[in-house]
Amino acid sequence: MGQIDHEGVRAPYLQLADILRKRIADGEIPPGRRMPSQLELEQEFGLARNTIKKALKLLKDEGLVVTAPGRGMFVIEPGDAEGPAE
Amino acid sequence: MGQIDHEGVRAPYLQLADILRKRIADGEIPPGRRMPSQLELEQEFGLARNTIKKALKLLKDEGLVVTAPGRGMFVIEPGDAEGPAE
DNA sequence: CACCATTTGTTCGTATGTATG
DNA sequence: GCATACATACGAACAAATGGT
Repeated sequence: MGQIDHEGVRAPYLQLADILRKRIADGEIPPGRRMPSQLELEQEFGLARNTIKKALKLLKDEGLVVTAPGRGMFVIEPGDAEGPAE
Repeated sequence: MGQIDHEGVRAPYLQLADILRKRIADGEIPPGRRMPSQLELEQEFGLARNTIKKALKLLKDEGLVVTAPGRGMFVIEPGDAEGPAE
């Protein structure tokens, strides 16, 4: 759905970050679970890859998710120390 | 370091172009070598991407460097027609 | 091992809107 | 109005890692 308001004062990449944060908080994307790929998010929200990545970088910087190149992006598990080797 | 004087008469993008021209002339960035990315320049000089690109466009127009989208910007090699190839 | 599809990462190019002097 | 500067958005190409066949 087009939950992104391109005309709003809040930048689309911030709106997307809000939406994803909420999905994680609501448990729609459980800990340890893979997030939708950037391509899927691009299609779902009608945003450019670059904009998607900008939003995802926020979540990553916040420590909400971790990225695994070639595999995807995963919601961190509470109680899971980071740097578990692999 | 903040070698850019925002208060000076000379526009920041012109100052940056000067600095980069000098680095190339001094051999700090040898021919065929990749230049710092726009992001790195942005961080180093504290300027916006647009301003960086404005300075880089000058160098490109002067034929000092060539750009390879997705790869970077390269100092031209004297005696090399065009294209850093690889 | 080679090949390929998927996915994230990085980088450059272009354009628009806003703000300032 | 113009030049400058910044933030944002979209487009495109290349790179590297992963996993399946």
